[in-house]
Amino acid sequence: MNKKVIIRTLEKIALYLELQGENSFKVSAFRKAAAALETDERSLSEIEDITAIKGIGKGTAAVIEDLLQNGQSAVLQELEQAVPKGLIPLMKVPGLGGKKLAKLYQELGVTDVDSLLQACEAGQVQALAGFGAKTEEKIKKELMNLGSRAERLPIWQLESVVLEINEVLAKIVEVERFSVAGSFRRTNETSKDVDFIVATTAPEAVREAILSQLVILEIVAAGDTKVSVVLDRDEPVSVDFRLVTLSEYATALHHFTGSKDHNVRMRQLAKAQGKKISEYGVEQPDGTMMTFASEQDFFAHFDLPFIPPTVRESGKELERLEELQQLVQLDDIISDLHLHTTWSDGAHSVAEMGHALIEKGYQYAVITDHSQYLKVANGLTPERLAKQKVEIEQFNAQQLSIRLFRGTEMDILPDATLDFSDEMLHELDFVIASIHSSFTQSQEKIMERLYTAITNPYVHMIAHPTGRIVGQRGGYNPDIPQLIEWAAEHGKILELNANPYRLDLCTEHLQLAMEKNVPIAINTDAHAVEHLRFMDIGVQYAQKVWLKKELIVNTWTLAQFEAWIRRNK
DNA sequence: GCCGTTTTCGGCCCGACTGTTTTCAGTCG
Repeated sequence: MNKKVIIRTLEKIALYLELQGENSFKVSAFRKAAAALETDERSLSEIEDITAIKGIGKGTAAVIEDLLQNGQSAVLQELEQAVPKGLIPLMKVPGLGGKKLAKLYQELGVTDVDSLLQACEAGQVQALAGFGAKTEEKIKKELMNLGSRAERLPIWQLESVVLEINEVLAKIVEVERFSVAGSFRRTNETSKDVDFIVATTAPEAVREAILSQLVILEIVAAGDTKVSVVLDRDEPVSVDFRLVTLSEYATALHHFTGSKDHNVRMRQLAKAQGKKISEYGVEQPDGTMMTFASEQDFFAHFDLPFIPPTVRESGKELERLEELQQLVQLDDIISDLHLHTTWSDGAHSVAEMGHALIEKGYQYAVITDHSQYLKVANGLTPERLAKQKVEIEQFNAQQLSIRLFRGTEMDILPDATLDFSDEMLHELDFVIASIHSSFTQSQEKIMERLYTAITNPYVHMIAHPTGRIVGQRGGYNPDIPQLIEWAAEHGKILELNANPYRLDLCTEHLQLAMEKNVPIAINTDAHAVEHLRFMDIGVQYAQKVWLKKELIVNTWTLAQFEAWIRRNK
């Protein structure tokens, strides 16, 4: 029995119970049990006494036992009998929750979208106690929209939204401080909406400025403390602004950064000390409200170190405090190993890229333009690669604060051969191999290509190993556990491509790589100097799996890196 | 349904908002 099946089953039971209008604490008990199982690192067979896990008691353990014994859950089957499947998608309709749906089902026989729409049109909904004309109208409107709007937007789409709003807010004089919050601040791959916390003493002026300066499709709410809009972009984006005073700023930022589970943990901690956390501050046992100058101070009030947003997830992070010091920070990064210039499809010259890297404070980097196969990207022939050598050497001779290495991002060809000969590769300091073509080949063929690359003695790293685009395309579906095995065996680096389009390897795969001690390079794959900013996203993404600093190649000293790339020469 | 270094019963994170009410339930983040 797969652990994930058990987790999924517990979550399904919670959903069905909710649809029956069950006691919300009972519902969340099943969700908590699922979450407890998920955050427990051990596999099923390693867990001796399942009820010893906090959050799993008699009832949920019985469900798990049932699943282990019979491969299915009688509890879930019963619920599936009792509750129509068609009600599940209705949980997504804004304004409808378990209680209301239970009532609609029991009193009007609503079982799916169509029957709910009919009930609305017949005016039956507004006749129910607790419902009214406005509710009925709203449900009707939302049912029409159902499915037309993307549920979650990928980080790369939201990044440009956040940058744009940052610019707008920075120019409003009444704004004292502001920051993005929510799951975007936690560097999640996708988010449902974007949250901003804004400190001001003039909420009306800020509200008006925001409403007039953004391109808005719909104003959802515009009060004194909350402005909620939908931006008019290719994909409509929901944005919430929370307007608070400067003294409330730190706790509001913490509150709206979440995650929900992290907040729950923090509040439990506060409660045990007789205190109460809200977005407005921390209420002390004597009833006075305490506020903080920064999130740092807020955590310190509870004797906690600063917990970065990226790891504020399950609440378990509060039990890993000693590991926080080992968490990689942007300052630890002193190199970028995957960069493009005008020699192939980049926007800036070697010198321009070099100066931008110096500006970043890096000590070394590798110029890795595309190889000849990639004609659309103006890939380099051996002749042009030789010419580029001169330019890189010139730069190094003039700029002593950084060392640029000569590299390539070489294509792994569809026939499982490499784009450059071994003699060519031997010439270079650093060789990246990657796949840019024939994504639809069988997994067997894809793995054959990757095997050729990873067993080549001159290849140092595999870039964006899956070829995925976040929220858009799955990539070429390699067997990643196998690839990680090979990387460990042949001493190769795997990439965490920091470009928000890619974030490849993903967190799940990074976790596997870390367990096998495979070195990871966080690279921006910059095609222009502005893209160097993606290092920030890459580092934060790595934090999400608590990726060990010593495994991250770009934290190695120049001497360490040089020794490593030359070890086979 | 789960839990207990004040508890085996009575809580379970907190507050805003909305629409329904006439003091509050349900939903949401």
